[in-house]
Amino acid sequence: MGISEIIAKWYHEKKRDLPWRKAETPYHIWISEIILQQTRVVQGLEYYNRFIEKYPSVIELANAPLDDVLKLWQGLGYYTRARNLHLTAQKIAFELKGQFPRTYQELLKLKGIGPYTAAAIASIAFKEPVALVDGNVFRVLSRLFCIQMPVDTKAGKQIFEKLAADILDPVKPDIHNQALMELGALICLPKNPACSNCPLIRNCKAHAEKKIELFPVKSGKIKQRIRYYNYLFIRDRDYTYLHKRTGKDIWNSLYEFPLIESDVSMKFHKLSSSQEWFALFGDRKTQVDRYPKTYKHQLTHQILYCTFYYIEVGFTLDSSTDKGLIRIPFNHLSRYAVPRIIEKYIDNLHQEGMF
DNA sequence: AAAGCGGGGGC
DNA sequence: GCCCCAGCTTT
Repeated sequence: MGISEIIAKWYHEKKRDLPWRKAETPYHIWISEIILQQTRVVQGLEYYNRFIEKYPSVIELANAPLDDVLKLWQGLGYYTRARNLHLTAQKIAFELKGQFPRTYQELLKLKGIGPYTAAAIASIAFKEPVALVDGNVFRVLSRLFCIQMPVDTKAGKQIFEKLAADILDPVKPDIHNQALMELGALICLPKNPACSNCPLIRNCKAHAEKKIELFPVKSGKIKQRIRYYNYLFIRDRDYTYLHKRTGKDIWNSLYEFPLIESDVSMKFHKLSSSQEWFALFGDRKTQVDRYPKTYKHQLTHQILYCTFYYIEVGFTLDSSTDKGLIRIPFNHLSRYAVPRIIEKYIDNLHQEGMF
């Protein structure tokens, strides 16, 4: 038996029961693939269920306000995915009359759909014989054939794409592709792989040479950036203020409390004498009646030290629209999509009975 | 070709 | 603490 036959047989016996494997409409496949980009299945599962329930087809998604889509996405990370999902839904619903593009090349033109996702949708939903390459496939193939080329380089990706195409079963590309990924997810794990349960143990070069832990090869390390975020939870009776993030920084399109950022850790007296503080409050009286709470928030490329100040004011911030601030009652807070760290602070306030 | 983009879980 | 997860977009 060839590799493709072996993994197909294994897949039919051992595959997980996942919701997107039931209804194979391109819409369902698409939603699942976007959610699962750089995201573990267990983490994306409930998001997928909620998404399909609220937006059963591309029409409902296209007609939804972007802020609602982002709210549903809250906590999942990589929020560009949600914005592109919405954008592409509108393109399909309104420009393509609800017709999903049916080929790899056409899918690739859509926002948020790159080589992996185009191959996944084309092969799974339309049975087009294209091989997909994701993190699982990198790992399985690098071990199977002892590929020394780093997976995180241009040249490396090309090697793996060619290899994946070579072993593809063109008759059942959907089964083949999913079987290869499932093998990576369940057996050929990054650490402590379950080689004794692997159907390809006789085919695996790395296993034969006892070099499993040496693959896949990666070239680079990423460096971290440290930032200090001073968040101002402003309490004006039952109201507070939010700000919508824009630009190319993290959390684009999400909401947060008014923020004063600095490169170094900032003491309160420094903060309250800063220009940003003055721009918000002027010389008016503020009462900071809570010791600030500081959380460390770890992102892939950044470490954020977020300090939250609870500030009571006896006035309404004027020209707040000019500063990009929106004034909202407390009980509307849950309507806004916010970063996890903001959500955690709000939860904390609830637990302390602050509302 | 490299950097930037979240958050969580396993070890 | 480090690594990785059904990657894509921008520079």
